[in-house]
Amino acid sequence: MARATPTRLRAGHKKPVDAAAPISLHERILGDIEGRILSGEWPPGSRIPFEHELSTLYGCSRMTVNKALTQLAKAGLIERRRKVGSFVMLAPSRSALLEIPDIKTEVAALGAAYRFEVLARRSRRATEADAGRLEGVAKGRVLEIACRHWAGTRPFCLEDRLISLAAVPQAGAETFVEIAPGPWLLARAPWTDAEHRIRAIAADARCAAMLAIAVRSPCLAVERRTWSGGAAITHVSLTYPGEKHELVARFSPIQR
Amino acid sequence: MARATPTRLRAGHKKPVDAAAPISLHERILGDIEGRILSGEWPPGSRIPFEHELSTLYGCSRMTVNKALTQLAKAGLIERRRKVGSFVMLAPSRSALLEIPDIKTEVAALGAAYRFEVLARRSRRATEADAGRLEGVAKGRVLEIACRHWAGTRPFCLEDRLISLAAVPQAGAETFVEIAPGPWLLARAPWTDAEHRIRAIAADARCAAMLAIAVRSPCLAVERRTWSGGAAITHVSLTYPGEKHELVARFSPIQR
DNA sequence: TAGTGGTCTAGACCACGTG
DNA sequence: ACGTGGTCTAGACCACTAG
Repeated sequence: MARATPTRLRAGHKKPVDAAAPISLHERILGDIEGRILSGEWPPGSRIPFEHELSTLYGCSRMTVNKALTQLAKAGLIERRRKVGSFVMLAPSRSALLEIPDIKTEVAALGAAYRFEVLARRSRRATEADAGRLEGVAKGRVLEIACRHWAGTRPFCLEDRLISLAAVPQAGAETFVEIAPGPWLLARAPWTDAEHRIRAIAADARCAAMLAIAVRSPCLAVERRTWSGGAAITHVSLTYPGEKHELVARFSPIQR
Repeated sequence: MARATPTRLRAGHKKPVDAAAPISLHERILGDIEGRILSGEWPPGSRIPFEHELSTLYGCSRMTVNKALTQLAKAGLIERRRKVGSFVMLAPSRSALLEIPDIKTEVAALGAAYRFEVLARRSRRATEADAGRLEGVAKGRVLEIACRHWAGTRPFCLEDRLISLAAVPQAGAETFVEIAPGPWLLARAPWTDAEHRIRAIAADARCAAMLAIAVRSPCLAVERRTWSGGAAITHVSLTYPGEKHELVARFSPIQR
C-alpha cells in the first residue's frame, strides 16, 4: 500500500528557528505578554496593563507597545476596548483564534441533546509509538483517554486522546466525567500551534461498533496535535461516522 | 438523511462588511496596492514603488506606508529586499504562503509520473444549481471542466470545476490541454479568500470507475471555493480515492 | 558607498465609550 | 468629561546589500 500523501492545506509562516535571531523590541514585548497569558499569569478575562504603563515598563514609546498589542488582538489573544483597556480573551483559542470546533457546540447546532461517555482512561509511561503521536514526550508519562460523543440517541464521534502529563500535570487528577477532555484542556492549556491531519477511512470493526455503522463504511478521521510554546500538549483522533459530517475552513491571507 | 454538519475548522476574522466602515489610511493603501496586484496592473515579479515614493504619492509619512507594506509582506503578496525594493511575489511563492496544494507537486513528491486529462469541457449559462457552488454568478456564463489526474499508471484524483467567465473571461479561450485549470487560474486570477469543505464519501459508480476503485469505498472529497476581492472565481471538487490521501493543515495564530 | 527597508521615538489629534 | 486605544507624523539611526 502506498504511503499517505500529505497535502499541505495551510501552514503558518516558516520559522527558521535561528537561535541567533535578532529579536526586535516589539517582538520581545509580544512574546513576553503572550507568555504571561499562556502561562496563566494573566488569566482569561483579566486586564493587562495599559499601553502607557507598558511603555514605561519596557522603557519604550507607546507606538512600540501598540504594535505588539495590535498583533495580539489580531491573533485573538486579547481584546481591546477604548476607555477601558485590553483584556485577555475568554476561551482564547476556542472560537476567536482558530475556531477549533467544540463538539458540544456542534451537536447543539444540530438541535440534538449532547452527552459524552468516557470509554477508557489510563495513565502510563509514554511508549515509542506515543512519541509519533505526541512529539517530545519521549520518556514522560501520558494520559490516554477514549470517549464517545452522542447527539441524541446516535453516536456523534469517537475520540481517542493522548495528553502529555509533563505539559499538563493536573490532567492526572481529572476524571473527565463532568467535562470532556477537549474543553477541559482548552481552559487550562491554551495552545499556540496546532496541526490537523484529515483522512477518509473505512470503519474497522471497533469503530463500526462504537459508531453504530456498517463495517467498511466511510468515516472522516481528524487528527489534531496542539502545542503551547513548543511543548506538545495533546494528540486527539476524532472519527466522525458516514458522509454526514463536513469540515469547513475559510482563509484570508490578509488579516484586516 | 440528516444534513451535513458544518464544522468550522478555521476562519479568517469576521468582516461585518459595513458599507460605512471608517477606513484608515494604511488600510486604504493596503487595499489599493492589493488591488493593483490582483488586477495584474503590477504583475508578479515587478517592483512596486519605494516606501518614500508611496509616502509622497499618498501624502503621508513613511511609517504609514510601511505599515501597509509590512502587512502585505506577511500575507505573502510582496517580498521586500533591503537596498533593492519591494516586489510582487511570483505565483509559486503565493501558493507557498497559503499552501493550497498543487496536484502536480503532490504527485512529484510521491515519486510518480504526473499527467492529467480533460474529461469534459463546456461553456454554458449559469444555472441555479451553479449559484450554490459559485455564489454571485447568478446569470453569467460559466465554464465547466472535469479532469482526471494520474500518478504513474494509477488515477490520483478527480477534479470537477466551475469557473466564472465573468471573473475570468480568458478561460473561455483556454483548452487546458497543456496546463491544468488549477495552476492556470493561479497565474491569472490570484485569490484573496478561499473556503474548503472536506468530507469522507463513499465512491459512487462514476467515481469508482474513474478512480479504479470499488464502489462504496471511502474517498476524501475536498470542495474549494475561491474569491478575488469579493468576486467568485472558481469552485472545484477534488475527490481522492481511498485512505491513502491525507490533508495536513498547520496553524499559528500569531504571525511572526 | 549609497540607498533600501526595519525599527523606534516623542510627540499629536481624534473617536469612542464609560461615568 | 475624561481616559483609553487608533492612528498618524516627521523625524532618526541602524542593518543589510548591491554596485
